[in-house]
Amino acid sequence: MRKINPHDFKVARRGTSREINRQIALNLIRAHQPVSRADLARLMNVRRGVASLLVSELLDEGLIFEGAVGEAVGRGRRPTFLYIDSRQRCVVGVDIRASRTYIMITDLMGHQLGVVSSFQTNKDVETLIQDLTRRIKQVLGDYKEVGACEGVGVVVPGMVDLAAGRVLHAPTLSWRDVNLREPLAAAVGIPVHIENSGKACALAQLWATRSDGLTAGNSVFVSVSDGVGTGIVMNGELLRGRHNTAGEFGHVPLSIDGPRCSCGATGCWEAYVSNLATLSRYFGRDLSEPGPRDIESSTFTVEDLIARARAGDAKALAAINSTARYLGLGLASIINAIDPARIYIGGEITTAWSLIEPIVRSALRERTLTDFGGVTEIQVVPAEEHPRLRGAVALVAAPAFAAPMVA
Amino acid sequence: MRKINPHDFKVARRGTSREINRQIALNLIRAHQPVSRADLARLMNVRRGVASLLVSELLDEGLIFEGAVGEAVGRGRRPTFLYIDSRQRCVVGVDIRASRTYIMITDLMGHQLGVVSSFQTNKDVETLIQDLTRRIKQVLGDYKEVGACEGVGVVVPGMVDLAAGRVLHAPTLSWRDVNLREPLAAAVGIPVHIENSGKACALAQLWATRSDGLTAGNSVFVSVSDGVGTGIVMNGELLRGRHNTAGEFGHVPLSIDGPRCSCGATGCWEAYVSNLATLSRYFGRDLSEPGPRDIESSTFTVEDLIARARAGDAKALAAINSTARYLGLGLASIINAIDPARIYIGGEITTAWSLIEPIVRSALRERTLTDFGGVTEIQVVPAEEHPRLRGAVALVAAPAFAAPMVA
DNA sequence: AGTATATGTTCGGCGTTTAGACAAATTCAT
DNA sequence: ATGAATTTGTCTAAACGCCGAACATATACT
Repeated sequence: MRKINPHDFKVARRGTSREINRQIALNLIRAHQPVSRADLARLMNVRRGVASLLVSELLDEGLIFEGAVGEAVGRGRRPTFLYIDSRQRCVVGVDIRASRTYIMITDLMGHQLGVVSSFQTNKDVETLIQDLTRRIKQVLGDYKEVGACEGVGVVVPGMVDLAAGRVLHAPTLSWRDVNLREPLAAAVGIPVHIENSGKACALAQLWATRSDGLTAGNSVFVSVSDGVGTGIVMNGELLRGRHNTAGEFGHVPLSIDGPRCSCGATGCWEAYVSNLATLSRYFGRDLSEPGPRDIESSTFTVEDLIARARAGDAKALAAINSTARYLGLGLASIINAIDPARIYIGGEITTAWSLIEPIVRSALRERTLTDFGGVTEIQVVPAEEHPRLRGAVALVAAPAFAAPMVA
Repeated sequence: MRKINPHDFKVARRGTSREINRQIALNLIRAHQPVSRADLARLMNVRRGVASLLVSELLDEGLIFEGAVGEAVGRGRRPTFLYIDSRQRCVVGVDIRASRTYIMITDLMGHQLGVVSSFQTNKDVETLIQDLTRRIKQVLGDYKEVGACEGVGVVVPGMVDLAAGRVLHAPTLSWRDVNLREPLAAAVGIPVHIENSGKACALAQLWATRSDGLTAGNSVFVSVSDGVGTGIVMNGELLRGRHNTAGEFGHVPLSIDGPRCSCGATGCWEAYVSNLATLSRYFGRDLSEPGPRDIESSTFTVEDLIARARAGDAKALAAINSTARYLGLGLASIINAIDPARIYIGGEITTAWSLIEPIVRSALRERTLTDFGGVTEIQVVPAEEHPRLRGAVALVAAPAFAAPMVA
């Protein structure tokens, strides 16, 4: 039950119905391909004639193509199968992180076309844009056969002003109000979309073809890494808020008297469960404070810690378990506040999921208000799936499939 | 950018465009009345002919009526003004609270028609339904001239299963899985809608005619009373979540090691800012614990406390200021998580708003991540506006104006 | 009284869904 | 092999609703 905004609405024009049905057909092909015109008509509950017309429009625009004639199940004429035309178009995804920047090239469906390449992030924006431009052009040159590039999606660990295409604040990069989209778009000559990485990850899961709309349409993505990023999807739409800064659950407190967080406040969830927090717990001191740091603690990663825990290091296990507990307590807040159908969780710590899940679950049950809150589906997204890069790609690929703005 | 759910969509039929434009016209009349057909055509950016047809359809259905001929601004034929027809239909709103239950009767626009009546809440559901039925019938008898009753809206301080019309859990009423909608509807012979009070309050603000769609469409309602209830509106739609339990920010912790909360967990925001928490702070002991309680502390209310604070009682002021600080810290979490354009806040403590606002603001700035987060608009909703009852009414009146489900 | 301007209605045009018929293609039964 | 049954995809006429323009009505200014 949505309210029509009397100051910003869209009246239905002569072509609106068609536009709606066109997008539905496109999405159904995307979700069910291979699919015939007759299948489509059945799925949409319209006459085959209508489906046929919609299909020929999509064919004309090159969004879909007719594949081989399929095998008939029973008797009767064999259907001609339709597919999303992801050939001859590609998308480049870019994931800018504090230490390294990653690049991936995919087709329009988000299927990875080559290997993920990466290079060290230069925090000077102009240099980074130069580096990026060179790399993107190189990748596009390497994969000439996949056709024209539809756009470049860039995700950053910080807040983004979508309208202006600027990064408002990215603490780990020491960026404040950085103009990123325009210069990069000008340099590569391709449209550029930028977005916060947590939001993009949530978007990628929403648009993943394997996702069922019901759960993915009401979900939260939690990424636990150097910081904690979250993206919220409700009613099939990404929650942006007034300034596109919604979803910062990482800075909701567990204890306002808790440890200092990178954001300046104290006791944020992030200050309990970030990789640095987990390592600090293991080394028994606050690694975020400036001060002497031995060689081990400066190169030692959470993955190393997990390896030690699996090898039987009790102290390592205790540090991880502690993080698991705080993870569960924070997830409980998300569940109480948002009540998602599913939570996606990514980050290094999830490689230890089999170890920590029982602890996360029990902490979660401890603080969720309802019984069904306690059993909220949690799905680990492994790093190999490159959730952030997929998010970057989704920024470019998803709009073509989105529902038209209506009413 | 919404994703079309491939398992639950609505194709555009021949009449869909009409339906969309009809609702837009209805909403524009609601928002701009008195308004002429020609005004409507200009607002919608369609030909007068189309507007005229939409209007005659709405006239036929009795949703609007033609008022007196208006005065022309310049020269030319004078317009005939159109109005939402809120005559001959009424709505009853019911607010069930732990101590008392309130009833109000309004027209379809939510304009109060008579005084708010109330009676003591009997926590036995069957008795309460009997009481309610008698009272509702009495009120409808008293206001016969306002015509047939379109429906009864009921708000309860607890979680509601919308599909089943049951109250899943209402702690202050000691209700668990109580069947409320069906029996009440059967008893009064009128459709009944039930909802959580926080959600309903948010809905009422969204649909308030004076609200501008942009801010009210991205807002959070926070009600601070015996408990803390919140309702979230995003993109002009109430956030329900998977089980209609979204929005329980009252049980997001400030400190997991904090005081025990009524929900069983510890350190919930509610445990810091509820009326009981504020009073406990004043009396210097935990009033929620069973034990000896002197006469004063059992009848003393937050309003009394505020009166003392205004009269110069330093201890009272300190207790209120403390609550103000915690209030701000919790609101900061909401802002970080949701980034609403506006926060509505109701409850007894807001009668001291002039005293506490600076403290709330400073606490809020302390924990909000962005500068614009710190200046998020906060609007006090005074008790005299009966936000919960308005919410109850909105449950019945709003659906007629909602955007049609499309795509 | 005549002209200019605004409101509200009417009518043909056109695009889109709707319903149904038809040709083409394929399998199964005879 | 042949015909019936079935499925796919196309095509046509009808209904519906937006689009554009013309027209009647009503009012004010000159």
